[in-house]
Amino acid sequence: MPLRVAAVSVFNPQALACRDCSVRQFALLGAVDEAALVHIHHRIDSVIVQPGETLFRAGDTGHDLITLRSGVVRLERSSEQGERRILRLAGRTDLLGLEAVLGQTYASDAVACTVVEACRLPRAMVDELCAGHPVLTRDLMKRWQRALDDADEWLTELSTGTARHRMLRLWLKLSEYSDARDGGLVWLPSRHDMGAMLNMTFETASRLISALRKEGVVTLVDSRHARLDMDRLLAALKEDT
Amino acid sequence: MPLRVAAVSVFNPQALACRDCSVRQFALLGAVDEAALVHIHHRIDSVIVQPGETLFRAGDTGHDLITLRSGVVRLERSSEQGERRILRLAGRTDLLGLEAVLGQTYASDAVACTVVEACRLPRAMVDELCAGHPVLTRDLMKRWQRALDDADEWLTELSTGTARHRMLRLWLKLSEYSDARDGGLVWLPSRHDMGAMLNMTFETASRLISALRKEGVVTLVDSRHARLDMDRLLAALKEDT
DNA sequence: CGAAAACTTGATTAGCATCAAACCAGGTGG
DNA sequence: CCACCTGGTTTGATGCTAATCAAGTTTTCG
Repeated sequence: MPLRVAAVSVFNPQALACRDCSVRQFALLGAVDEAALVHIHHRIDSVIVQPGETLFRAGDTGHDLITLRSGVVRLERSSEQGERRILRLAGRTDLLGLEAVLGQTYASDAVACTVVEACRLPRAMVDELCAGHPVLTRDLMKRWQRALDDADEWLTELSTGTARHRMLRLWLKLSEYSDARDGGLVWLPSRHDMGAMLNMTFETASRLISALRKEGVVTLVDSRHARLDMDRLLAALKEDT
Repeated sequence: MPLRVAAVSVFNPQALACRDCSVRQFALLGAVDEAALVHIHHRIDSVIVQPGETLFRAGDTGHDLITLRSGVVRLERSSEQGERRILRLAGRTDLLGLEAVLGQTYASDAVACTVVEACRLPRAMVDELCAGHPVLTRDLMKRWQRALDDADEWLTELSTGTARHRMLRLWLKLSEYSDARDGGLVWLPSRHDMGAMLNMTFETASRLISALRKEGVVTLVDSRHARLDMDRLLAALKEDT
């Protein structure tokens, strides 16, 4: 269950929280002026989600869109037989559950990989705002296109080539989602998750990680964080053709 | 180079062609009323594209969107090293090059697999129409979402499992693109193309096709057409778990 | 008709899955 | 506090799948 943060005090209402939001200029509501924010802030729900918890589930009616303020989320699908496949990751400033705008059900599960700070934007609100703000409609389209580009990139970059090559490119991707706040550390997925992202068994993932540690490309900091040596990573990617 | 069809005569102008278009109610302009059609038909360019010819190329400025009236198109990307990967297929009523609406360059190559009948809709025209027809904006969003769903499906269905399983699921996909006009025949891709779709070598693709022929799942009709035995295909898919 | 391209098939090998066993970390309860 | 259990991880041994290398055959097209 997603947790709601403690109610904000009258001295620090959500309106201020929205206005001063660290990701607003990059997020959906960046297109909306401050005046309009006053009318909508109370409909926005700020949430914190723990690793492993679900933001939404495939097939559920999409009641709201989600803006990520921090953390990493994975979008995944599992087949009837229990086969799980991670489609792609999402991070800071990304908008999830676009299909909700169309009144459709969510197309995949969205699960927190790290602690995630997010905002739930009711579908109806986004709809109303779109009517008054054509920029917002356009922004939504751009986000759809970005999601599509992302999907295509995961297909070409993380689903082709040898296991080692895919693993190296995964680390390149993971580095994009690293949060400056934890000193350049990168989220270290479980071997199982790596397998689900790269279409390999967790044993193979484990072996490859061991190799990369020996080569000094990655250093495990704790069970869910690693440090990357970008120079060595890029060198390894290069000589792998 | 895409070919333009001979100019329509005064007795059979594009306006009629648009109004009576076999795919209009499923296509983008289905959302537009006949009155509006009169004003825009002359800006629409009907084209016929031969197999192997390109509708647009990745990186080109997107000047128009493409509605497919018949035939099969593949969307593909090739890396600098010449590695080619087919992302997905498109068929009748599909709209290609959505990114043009956003003034972006095309994200992939679009190449005709069969003879293709298509209409080029200028980006500017679609833009103008969107302003007057909110339905159209919404339809565009739905199409973006459909493309995304498709991308995700290709990732989960055609990029995971054994080579044989992927091949079987490809035939299921191909059957969706079969045109009733050629008697239930299905487009038979080259072994190279199959490899680029399923992430395998053309030799492996060839071997698998040979096996499926022996099993009576597919029958080659000519070099580019095959007949499918759906019952056997579904049976094969089932026992493959 | 001849050359080039596409396709088929065989032999061998590399890469990864599978099966199996140990290892380690974190959490629970005695 | 320690013994224990559980789930994630590492590592090894073995086998299978599909890549690679290599002919040979068929089709296409000028």
